[in-house]
Amino acid sequence: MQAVAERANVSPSTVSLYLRRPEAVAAATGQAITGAIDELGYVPNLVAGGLAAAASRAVSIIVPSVRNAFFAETVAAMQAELGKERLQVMLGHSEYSDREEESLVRTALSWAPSAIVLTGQSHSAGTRKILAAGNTPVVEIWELGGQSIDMTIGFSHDKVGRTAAEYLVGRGRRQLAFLGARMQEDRRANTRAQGFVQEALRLAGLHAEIIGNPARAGVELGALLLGQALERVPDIDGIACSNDHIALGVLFECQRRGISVPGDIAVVGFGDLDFAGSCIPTLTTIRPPGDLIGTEAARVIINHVRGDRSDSHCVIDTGFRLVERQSA
Amino acid sequence: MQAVAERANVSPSTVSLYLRRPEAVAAATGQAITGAIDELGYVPNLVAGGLAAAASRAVSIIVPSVRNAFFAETVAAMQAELGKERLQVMLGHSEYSDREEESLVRTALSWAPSAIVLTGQSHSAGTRKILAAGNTPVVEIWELGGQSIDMTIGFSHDKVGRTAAEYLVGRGRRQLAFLGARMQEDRRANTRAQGFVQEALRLAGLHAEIIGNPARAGVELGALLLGQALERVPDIDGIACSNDHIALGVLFECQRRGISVPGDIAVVGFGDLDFAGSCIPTLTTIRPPGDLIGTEAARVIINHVRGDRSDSHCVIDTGFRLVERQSA
DNA sequence: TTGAAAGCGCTAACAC
DNA sequence: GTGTTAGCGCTTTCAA
Repeated sequence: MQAVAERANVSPSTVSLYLRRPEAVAAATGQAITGAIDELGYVPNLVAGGLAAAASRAVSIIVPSVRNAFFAETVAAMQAELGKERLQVMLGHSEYSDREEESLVRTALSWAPSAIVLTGQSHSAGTRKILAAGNTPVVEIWELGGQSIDMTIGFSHDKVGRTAAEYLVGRGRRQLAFLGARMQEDRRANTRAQGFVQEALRLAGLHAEIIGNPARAGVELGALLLGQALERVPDIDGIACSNDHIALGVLFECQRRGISVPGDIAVVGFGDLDFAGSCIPTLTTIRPPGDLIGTEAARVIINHVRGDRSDSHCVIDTGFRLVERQSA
Repeated sequence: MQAVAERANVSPSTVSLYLRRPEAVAAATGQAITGAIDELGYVPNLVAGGLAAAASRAVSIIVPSVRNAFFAETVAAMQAELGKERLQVMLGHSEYSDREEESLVRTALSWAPSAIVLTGQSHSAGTRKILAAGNTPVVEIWELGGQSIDMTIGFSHDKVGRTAAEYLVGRGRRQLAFLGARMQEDRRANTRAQGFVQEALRLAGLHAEIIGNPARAGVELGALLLGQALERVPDIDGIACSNDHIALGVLFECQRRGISVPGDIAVVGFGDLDFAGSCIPTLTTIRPPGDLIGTEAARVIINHVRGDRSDSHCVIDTGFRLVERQSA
């Protein structure tokens, strides 16, 4: 920056000012600086900038895993938006562990990020404490209805479960089950299951079974869970799944066993993943707005970085959408 | 750090030393420092550390998109390994654009990262130039056989294509096609297609068709491409796909059209994605070692950070594996 | 509209 | 094994 300043016949602080607020510098001066930057191939050092400014242009995003298509979508959307503002995405994977999340938050804070993004609203006491101690803006995504730390963007998983129940009950289904994976760790899947059960009871006095498995959500698991469901609820006619992978496994297993979908059993998924529109039968599912969550999170962060604090403690309900197809 | 030092009755530089190389400090001194850190809730400032050390503990990873399950797997594996060494993952998405990649590399360099990870070996001249100008270690992943910048970890996509062709030809298939998406942008898919065509010709003098589409790889596209394949090669009996999503779409469309797999058409995928083992029929596919690529990349980076330069300019062939199942 | 000056919190020679 | 010292490359008052 010193070299650029000399070449442009200005002081380093003017170069710095120009880089951050070009409109505050005279047009001619700006031209000279731009020229010098190009000639020298100057690359600003954001680490030094972050130190001097006491806040780096980094945004720390902590998700359970980017292997999960939901979070991959959100992370990709956020990166695209934040990148436009030259904000760097720093990524961490909690692997559904509150302890790991706490450790990642601690590390994240070491980077003096412009914001920290966390998945869900359930965190360790330690996480809440260190976050409360500082004043880094926090955005919680993909969940709503719990105790917010700061800003919150997501939807109600309870409502998702209730919507699935309402839909199946409304189509005359009476023997219901909810199939899920990792229900201990994945609080959101658990909330969907509870909403499903409660709504089935409330609407029609039905008792819906929850059939869970600690394994990772996958197509294979869906097939396995269907088998268990058939044992526990022999005349089952309606199934909601904690995600589309499981639902796809159910569809395959039904095909293998000669069970008609939706004739014998109606199946509702969650996710609206890639294959949902083209599998056999096509999958009725609930679509969470993963990209919208990402762009909204980026928006409130960018506003905050610009000094606009109006989104502070906001709660944004992005909603979700039931996509009707053949399976239910 | 100053406060910690005072509380532990040592100098700040001893605290710094202890934090970076605990074994270089006397045990008793270390205890005192640990105690002071806990009492004060000290969180080191990695931005300041990065500035002073002229290299931050950040690793910049640039992939086409983390929405793609292949890269998600690699990114997740790398993050897990790098995290153990307190190295931060910074993420960027090139969206298969060399220009975007160049811009991301430029920004990455602003962070003085410990290493930069790029996907593939095809980059813009500008990218190569700015990377050559600095001395940040570069790891290219997911591709082999091209011109390396520095370290390279991946496998031969040409061989993947040849393996698929050899397998199909070996099973007596004679009317072949390769179905792919985004073949202009995705050089690696393109290389697989070329390898497929050349090997079919070399082994049995067969002319294999390449059927491409600029759309994003997806299940729906697979169904569409099968339709085109049937028009272009009416008596087609062997299909290789640029990834498993497309292969799944082919399986569904075959089922809809009453085409038997593998009876009428044998199908080979690429990816060994989640559903490959449980779809109907189960999918014969080629499994790229996404996680191994990630852990190996992390390993060479960690070695470099520790001062071990022995991996410099290494080329690691991770290979791949053909997984035989029902579809071929 | 521009510049001078004082750090930001740490690291890494080097001396002790 | 520990401390002294001199920055790392910027940002940000504040004054001109």
